[in-house]
Amino acid sequence: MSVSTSVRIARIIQYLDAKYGKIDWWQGDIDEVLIGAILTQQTRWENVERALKELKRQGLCSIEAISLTNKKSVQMAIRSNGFYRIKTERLKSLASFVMGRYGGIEGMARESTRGLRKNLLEISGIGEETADSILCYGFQRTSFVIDAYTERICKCLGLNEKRSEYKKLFEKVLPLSALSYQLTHAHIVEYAKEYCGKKRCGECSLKILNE
DNA sequence: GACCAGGTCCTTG
DNA sequence: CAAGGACATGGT
Repeated sequence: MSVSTSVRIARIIQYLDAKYGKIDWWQGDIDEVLIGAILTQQTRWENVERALKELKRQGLCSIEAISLTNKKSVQMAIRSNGFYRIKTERLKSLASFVMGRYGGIEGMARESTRGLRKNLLEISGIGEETADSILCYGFQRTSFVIDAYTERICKCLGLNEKRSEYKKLFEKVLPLSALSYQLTHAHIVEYAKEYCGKKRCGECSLKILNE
């Protein structure tokens, strides 16, 4: 006899919070978070940092600068990130959206969470995870980020839902605060990187939370 | 050299 | 809807 899905989710959250607590994760100004949200797609964080560093060095680490700079320059700056051509397209799309629709990030920050999410998802190259990362880590909104790691960990626990369902479950269980959403997602990533690699799934100690 | 990484889009069945 | 390929560099 196993417990309900919500209770399992709550136990994961509690277990990880006890293990990691208030870790520093994805700090940085809002421009950096928006740019990083695209750079981190299917890419190791070390590669993201390389590209961010180079963008900063060239004074290109802002939405406004990206919108004003030619593609070739952006491509060269983020080359070490990987997927540099398609990600340049995505960065340019995001930047022209922010500048064109809101006149900049400050204007964007006045938009409702619903409106922002809907608009972000209409930008080519921005899917659910990237949109939620921008909302949660960039704009401090309560939109929980579900990524491949979250899915993997939940699967380890015998859950088998779609990402949209996990999002609802975590949002139901967590307190309504951007900080707790940020921390929990960060905890999941840290845990999964350490214990739930593709070859190690199945040894997950979180299984004890199923009883 | 093989395999993988904090996704998303496009094409097929 | 589910599955598979493309996009690319850098670390193990």
